[in-house]
Amino acid sequence: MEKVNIKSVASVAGVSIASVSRVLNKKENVNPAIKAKVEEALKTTGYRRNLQASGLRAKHSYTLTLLYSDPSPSYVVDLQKGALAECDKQGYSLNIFPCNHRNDDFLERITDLVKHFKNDGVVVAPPISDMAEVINLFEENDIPYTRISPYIIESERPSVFCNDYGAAFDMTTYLLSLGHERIGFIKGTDGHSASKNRFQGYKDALFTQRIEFDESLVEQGGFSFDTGEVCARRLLKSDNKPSVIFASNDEMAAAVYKVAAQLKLDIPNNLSVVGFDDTPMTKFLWPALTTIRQPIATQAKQAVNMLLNYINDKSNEDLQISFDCELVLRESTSIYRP
Amino acid sequence: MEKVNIKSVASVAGVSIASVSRVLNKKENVNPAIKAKVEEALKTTGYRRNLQASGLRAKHSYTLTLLYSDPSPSYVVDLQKGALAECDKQGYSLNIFPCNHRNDDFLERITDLVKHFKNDGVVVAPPISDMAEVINLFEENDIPYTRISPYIIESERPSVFCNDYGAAFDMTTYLLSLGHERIGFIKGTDGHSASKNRFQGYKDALFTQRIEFDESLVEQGGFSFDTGEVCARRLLKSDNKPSVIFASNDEMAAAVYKVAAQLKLDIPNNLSVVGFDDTPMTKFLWPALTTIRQPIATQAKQAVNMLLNYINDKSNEDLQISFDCELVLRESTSIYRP
DNA sequence: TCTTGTTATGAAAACGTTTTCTTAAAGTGG
DNA sequence: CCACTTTAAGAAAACGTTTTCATAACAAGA
Repeated sequence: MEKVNIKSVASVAGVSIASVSRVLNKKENVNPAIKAKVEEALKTTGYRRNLQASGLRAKHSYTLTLLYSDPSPSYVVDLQKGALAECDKQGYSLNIFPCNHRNDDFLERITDLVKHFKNDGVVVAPPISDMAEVINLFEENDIPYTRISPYIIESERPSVFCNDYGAAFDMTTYLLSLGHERIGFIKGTDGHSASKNRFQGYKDALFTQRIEFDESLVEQGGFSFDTGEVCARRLLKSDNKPSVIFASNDEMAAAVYKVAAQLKLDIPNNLSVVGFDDTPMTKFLWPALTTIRQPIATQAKQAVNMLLNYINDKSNEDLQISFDCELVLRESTSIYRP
Repeated sequence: MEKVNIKSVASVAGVSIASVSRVLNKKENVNPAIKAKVEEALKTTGYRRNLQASGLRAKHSYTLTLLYSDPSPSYVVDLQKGALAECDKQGYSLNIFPCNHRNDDFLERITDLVKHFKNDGVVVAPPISDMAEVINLFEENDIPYTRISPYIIESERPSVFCNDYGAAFDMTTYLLSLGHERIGFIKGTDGHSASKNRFQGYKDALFTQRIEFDESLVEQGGFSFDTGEVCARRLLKSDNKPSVIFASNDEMAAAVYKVAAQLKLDIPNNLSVVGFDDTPMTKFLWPALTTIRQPIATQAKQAVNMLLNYINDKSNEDLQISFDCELVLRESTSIYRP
């Protein structure tokens, strides 16, 4: 197999190397005749640009960073899938950068990343997308970034959202439509934007249906199985027991299953349960968990797309894009039976 | 911040560019005095090599590919963690390459990968590491690779294993020590090396303890929740019901939980259950699942290490390295009560 | 017609390395 | 002590691009 570089393409096309480069990079002011010849030659030779050489000269890497703090593995995998799809499509590589935002060395690791940053931009996933210190670091060092589901929207940079609020609103409305009026709610980590939006959706749905909001039906969880277990136990042992529990994520919903089993409550006959996220685990719970699916991969794809637009300075009007979630109705809910 | 390249280092050290390069690449035949001066200069300037330029000239990418066919998300994440750790340590980047070996376009995707391969090598995770067609592609195209848990060992290339056999042996022995003699076994996907080894460990442990092997206690599963459910139902509805079920992975063990609940069998009092893999889900099952933890990250780390040794032609004697698994005893097993 | 300005094109420099080539110095054997 | 080989170091070429610079062709204005 003959090695094919710009030089060989140029000689096939009968033009200069510079002209080929101009066509490749879509510069203006290039004669249509030459352009046609070059494009023909590109095809016949099967030319593929050498990214190392191109990057070396033009000072970019054709590589993006995907920054996330390991939430659930299934979230991570979906995130990667979406980001990778868009990167592939646009001829970019993806460097994954997992870290743990609760670790002591977290900020040090981020500082390191920023200091020796070699890539063209960063996609920041939650909950890091919510951390002002991190975002400021990128800002100060002129590193292009887009965020997924950030809470602080002040920034002028593009970001993508998913409609946590609307999904929680719809789910609550669905539960009300089944006849439930005492809907327990387990909140997620305090300060996390998703927690806040999900809770607000729940409250507003109650309000819209003229059901009085009852503070005693709400517990402050932390998105983990353990915190979910504590909250579920409190809710289910109270005199004021709810007929359904809406957990802010699936992991806490799984904890509700555990407590329900211990208290001999049959799901869904004595207690309905719903979660949020549609992690793979929902299918292994029995009965299968009714929950909410976020378009994670789609969000990541869009975040990459916006980042590349930003980098390549294409016009870039819609800075914030929001995606809808989807209610996934399975077997963990039933109509209200007093 | 002054930009620092080889040229500036050379001028600080008072030597030629070529000498600096020789020191950087640990070539022999370089005067100790010069070497010292260069090393000093490298420190004071804080030089970092430009991988694009280096790679362009020396024809390598300082990037490895991690090839896997999405088993469980938690497996993938562990795999990445280990591979990334070693790559970081050695100054390499990691490109992840997820795919689905059951998809129609699988071979096409692999062929594409091979055809336009730009990286320095590939780490192949199971079950792809077992697929001769894929391995042959790498072999034919002279792409350096290492495999994790391959079944076909003929190849002279380095690979890492984990002792599935020994772990299954130990787990079975543990169950026998609890007094169980009727141990049901759900096999994994037929043809998969892990399936085979785990089953063999189970059988040999029975043999060692002089417990007769009973074919009717074995079901052929496929590593998925659904197949696990079918197998569990068959085992638990038979007249010859086992007192414990050893599932070849956690997902199938979770299915056993579901069937047990349907049949009103209390775990662990009426039925013990054990799994394999120690996925995060085990902690959400109730009671928490006794299972086996593989050192996935460690294996990936080692695989990367061996791959880089191979690429850089360092001596490389131990071609196959095996790691032990760890029994994780939780609450899903109890002593045998007739 | 002559200058001036604009434009498309090719030649050549540049990016930061590694590697080959050249040469001066040092070592070796007769 | 001379011819010859070996060695270490610097100069320069090479990797495959992009970008700057120079120039030729052409159009426009006086």
